[in-house]
Amino acid sequence: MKVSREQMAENRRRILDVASRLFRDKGFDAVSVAEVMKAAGLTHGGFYGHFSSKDDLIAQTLAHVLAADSSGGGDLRAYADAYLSPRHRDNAAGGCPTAGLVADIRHQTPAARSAMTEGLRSQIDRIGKALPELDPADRRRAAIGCWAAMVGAVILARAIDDPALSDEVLEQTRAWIDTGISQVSAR
Amino acid sequence: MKVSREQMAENRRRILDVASRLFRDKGFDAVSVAEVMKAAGLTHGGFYGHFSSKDDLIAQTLAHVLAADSSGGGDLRAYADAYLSPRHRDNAAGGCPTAGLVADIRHQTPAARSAMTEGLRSQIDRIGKALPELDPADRRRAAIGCWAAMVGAVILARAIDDPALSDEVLEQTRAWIDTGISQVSAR
DNA sequence: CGTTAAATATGATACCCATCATGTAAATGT
DNA sequence: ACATTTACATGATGGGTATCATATTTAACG
Repeated sequence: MKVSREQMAENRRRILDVASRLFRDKGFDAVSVAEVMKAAGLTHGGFYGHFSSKDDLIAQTLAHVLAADSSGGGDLRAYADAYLSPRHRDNAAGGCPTAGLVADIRHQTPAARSAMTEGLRSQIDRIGKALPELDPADRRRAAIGCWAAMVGAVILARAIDDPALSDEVLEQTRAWIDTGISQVSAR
Repeated sequence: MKVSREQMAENRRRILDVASRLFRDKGFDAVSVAEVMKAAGLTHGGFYGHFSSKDDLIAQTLAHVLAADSSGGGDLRAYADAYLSPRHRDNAAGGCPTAGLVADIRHQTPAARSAMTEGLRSQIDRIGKALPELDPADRRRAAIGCWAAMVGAVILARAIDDPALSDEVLEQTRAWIDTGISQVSAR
């Protein structure tokens, strides 16, 4: 049955939201089109009215979720604390899309890679802006280094099945970043 | 046709080697059992004589490739240079199994997670041993922080479709690690 | 209000893949 | 040498999934 314009727009938004959670939780491959539609409260049939293919859904979901993510702009230490928390590690579905999805991007279409690239570009810029006390070269280096360590640590922590080691990876990475920033600032 | 004991052992080794390359290159899901067997010069039929399932192959491949990997033991700076090189970024199939496969581990069986955890444990220890000038607490922190940043940077660099930004992520992470280690050492 | 167009539902279709069943030939042990 | 075992090949089978075809309902527009 046909629905109103706004209803359709809302359906589309819900599909993207739901897809973003499912993809972060289970990975692109493990989520079927029908599963996404069902989670959005629809059936699989309407899917191709919204998207031209599953690859298209993936690319649009990435653009959607990365555009919505504006985290990391304020206090870098507080951001790193939350990012490197067990809570974030255990909440992939609702957590950072980069941590959940970057590694898979290399097997996706050019459109998906492009969306991720733009997301990373602005995230690095945002982190840089959170380090105003550094001169530009140090700032850029610290932003990229911190971000690589944060993303890497969450990915590692999620892979490790020993809770103690997993917690330690998060905690030590947080400490490592902390000393790294402090020392460059104090130089 | 039956083959000799040694021939069978060699076949098994070849399957694991080939699977490890294919998995690193394309991801676990994108590689079929038949594809692995074909790449090993066999047909799909013999597969279940060697492994009880594809999940079993994945777990055994991880144990195989992580046990074989003893990199990072010597000079940490040289190791980071090679690790964070465009060459390594562009050679996922032959590169570090952690960088290529960790992120997928969280969707795999307990056996696979366990194999990866042990691999990470010894890798962190190896990197720690490459930092003898630090006291134990600093050493542990630096080993984990460096490793998270290295793995994270390669994963990010492989996702980014802009060569300039991708190179920059590698290069700046290298510099960030470098200053991090130097400053802790000089303290 | 009636006509039309569009959004979604229901129901194929076709393909890929993990796994299994059976055949075959060669290695192993006596 | 012979019997037996066994590693691998060939050829199903079954389930899952992306995508398409058609039907249905109702919003949109005159």
